[in-house]
Amino acid sequence: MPRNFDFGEVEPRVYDWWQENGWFKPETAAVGAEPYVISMPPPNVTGSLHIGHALFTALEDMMIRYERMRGKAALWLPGTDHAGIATQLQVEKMLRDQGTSRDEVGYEEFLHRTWQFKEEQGGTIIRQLRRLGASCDWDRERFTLDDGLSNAVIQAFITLWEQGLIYRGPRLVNWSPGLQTAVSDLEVESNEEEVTLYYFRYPVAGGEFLPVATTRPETILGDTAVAVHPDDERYRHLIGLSAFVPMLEREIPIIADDSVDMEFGTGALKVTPGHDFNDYELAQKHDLKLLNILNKDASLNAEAGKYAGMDRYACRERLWSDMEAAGLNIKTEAYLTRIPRSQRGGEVVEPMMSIQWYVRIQPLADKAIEAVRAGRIKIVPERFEKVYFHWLENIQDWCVSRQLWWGHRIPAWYREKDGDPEGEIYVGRVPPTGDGWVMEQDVLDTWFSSGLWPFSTLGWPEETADLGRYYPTQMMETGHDILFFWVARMIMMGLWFTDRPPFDTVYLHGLVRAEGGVKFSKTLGNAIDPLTVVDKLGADPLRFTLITSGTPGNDCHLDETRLDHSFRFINKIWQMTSFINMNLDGALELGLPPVESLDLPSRWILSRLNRLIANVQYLFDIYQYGEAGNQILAFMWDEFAPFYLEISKEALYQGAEAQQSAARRVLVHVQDRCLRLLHPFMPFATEEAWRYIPHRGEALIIADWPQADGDLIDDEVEARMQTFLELVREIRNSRGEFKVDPGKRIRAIARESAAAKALAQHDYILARLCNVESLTLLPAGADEPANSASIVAGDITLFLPLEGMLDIAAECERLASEELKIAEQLARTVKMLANEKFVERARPDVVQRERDRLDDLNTAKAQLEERIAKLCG
RNA sequence: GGGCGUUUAGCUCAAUUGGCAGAGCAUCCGGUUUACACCCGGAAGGUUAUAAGUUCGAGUCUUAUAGCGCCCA
Repeated sequence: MPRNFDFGEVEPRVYDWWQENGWFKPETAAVGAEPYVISMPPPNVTGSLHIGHALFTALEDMMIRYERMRGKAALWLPGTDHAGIATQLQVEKMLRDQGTSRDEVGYEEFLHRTWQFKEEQGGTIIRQLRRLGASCDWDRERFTLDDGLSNAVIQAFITLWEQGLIYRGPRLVNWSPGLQTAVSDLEVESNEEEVTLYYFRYPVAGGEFLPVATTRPETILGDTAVAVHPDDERYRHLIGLSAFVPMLEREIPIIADDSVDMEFGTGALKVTPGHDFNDYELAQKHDLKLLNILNKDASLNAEAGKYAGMDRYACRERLWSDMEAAGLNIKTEAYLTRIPRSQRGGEVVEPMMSIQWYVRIQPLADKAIEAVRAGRIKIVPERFEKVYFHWLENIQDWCVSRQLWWGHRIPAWYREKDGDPEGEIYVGRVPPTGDGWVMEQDVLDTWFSSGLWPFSTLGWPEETADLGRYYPTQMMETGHDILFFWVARMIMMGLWFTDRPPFDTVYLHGLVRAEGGVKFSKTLGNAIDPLTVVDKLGADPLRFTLITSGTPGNDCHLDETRLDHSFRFINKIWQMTSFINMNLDGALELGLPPVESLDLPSRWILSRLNRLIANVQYLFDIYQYGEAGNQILAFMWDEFAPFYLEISKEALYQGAEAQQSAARRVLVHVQDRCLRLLHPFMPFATEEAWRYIPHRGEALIIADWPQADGDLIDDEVEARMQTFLELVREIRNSRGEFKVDPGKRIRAIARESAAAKALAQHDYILARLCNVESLTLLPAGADEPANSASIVAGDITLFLPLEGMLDIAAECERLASEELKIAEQLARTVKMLANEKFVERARPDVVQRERDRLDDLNTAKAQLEERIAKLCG
């Protein structure tokens, strides 16, 4: 066995070995095994791995490996997303760098190049996921634009159309001038920004002026009314009169509406139905004219008169100065308001009229609400259900068309009718017969195809064997930031098209942030690149750290020192395995010897182990994976290694053959169970280590998940061992305080008692753990040894003859502080037990624990007092 | 404006139905003991944001306040 774990050598070798043996495939489970399926949230096909991908990979691979070990037919179905806008932007940038553009190369050539780009880049993220150890069934890998999934998208669209749930029409949409496409509400982020609020006078027929305020003066050119509150004394007399659009002199009505906020600005509202969502509604209510003043690139169009052709911001300045010259301006002031920006480009989005395709979403949303409400789908953590309901209950129709070239082209055709080139619309798989049909250019929102992901990847709409066996899936693990974008839409579409929830559990993780809660960003230079970590430390430490750094649903602040700690934990596991491995001797009988034949430390470690297994099982059941990982680490590093491994050396090096064999079997058993428990967290190191300890079965990845054996959990054994270990700690303390050379062996003398006799039978514990060479019993009534430090733990008193090393004054000081500590604990316990209500109402085991503690403390106190009396006068 | 989360050691985070507040890193002291210096042994560090309440008992449950973060309008 190599001296150190060489992850660089092991990881690729083990990964290939797993895959070659087909263990990533659900078919590896027994025939008829219960399926457990996770559809991977498909990363952008041309993207590359960031820390968020690493988190979902760590979590999902852990879930899959755990269920695989539990004998389920575990399928983790991988794939990638064509990510319409993001990919198109990348290719457009590439074209720009080559001195050309999308429009210049044309539609066909652009698609050709994008596919080429996808072929070149597409493998990157998949290779990166593999480096993390992802045990996906790569034979089932899918891509949202592959033939099968494209077929599913067309099927879904046509079905919705036939059901009357898709309509096309002119609506106000969020228009991204840079991308020149519509985007949905979800793709717009509004954050508070400081802008200018412009106050000016609206000329009114008859020579009066109506003061109005706006943050976007250029939209004045598109005003089709001015509104005031009907009860507003200031303006009531103007209602019904005409106003004139500044610089254009276009005549518009002054209307009354009680939705106008009298307190805001001047209390009068300019109404621009073509470029504002609120105004649009107001216009519909009052039957106002709607005017579009913008081109697709957000420059002003012919409606803007002399401002036509200007950029929106240039126009804003020019118009304002022209108005200034015309004496219409009042003032400007700084103002904090929310500015809608495109989630992609970051540019300001303009509400604009355009013809788009929509999904009438309410019927789908109703089903999605019901499924979660009825518990057919469970969301973890539960609090996200509220967010989910709130969004679905206030849902808007979904704008699904995008003016992009990269994506699923909407299966619709137009033909001229009555002079309208789009007078006739046909939706179907193939163009309708007859001449003159032109196919729709727009593509579908990428989320439309991802909404079908859990079933389209399994073959839907075909009734494939996979669809029958693996759908519905069990777990949807993803970030809470895409609850609406993706999760809700999958639920809606899954229920609608398959009549079943697409998964039964949604597990939402938080965002990974840098130290101090700052967002990772390239510009800040604080991004932790998962691949750099993998190169430096291996995949296992990254995985373990990500999983144990946070709790479900909450953001986790990744701390690099924890990565180092996880790395060292793996070394620790390796060294423990190495120790066990080098102490094996020929053929070892697997399994545990009868528990009655085992010594106290062995029974103790088995009790602790089984308690751990039970705890880990409980924690997995409630999705507390991080805590589970931490508990396994604590058991191995703080109990198994420093105590049991050390103690076992007695049996291994000094024991008779039967004792040696028993110790080996216990060591192998405990290590085996720990490796199994840890496998889902750190698959590489555990798999490789497992090879070096005796085991049954081909590989750890397909070994059985441990079950707790309640018969091995023994409170009495644990309590006795705990007292002994407390003595160990106290002896170590004393040695430190009296500066006893760590290598020096010392003697110990115990005052005779039942407990002391038991300790004497296990004197090797003290020998191994604190270098005590001999333990003798002091008969009742005999004098205490002179020049001794004394130690009290539970009902045992020990004397350590430290000839020449003991400083009586220092020892008395130590004893006094010990006494004080015990007195404090005693006071607390006495007080609790004196409280009748406590004794009456607290759980019996809690009361009993306090009573036991009281006994122990009283014994300890008496022994300490006696000791102080003798030594310190 | 509405909703949610969060506030615990210097820093990053735990604490499973309410039952003696714990880790890692950093700090200090001591160690090459034959699995491991990628290690071992020890120490110090806390009014669990604040204020009330429920309870025999509150980091945990309730209410209010404050800071921070996110989501929705």
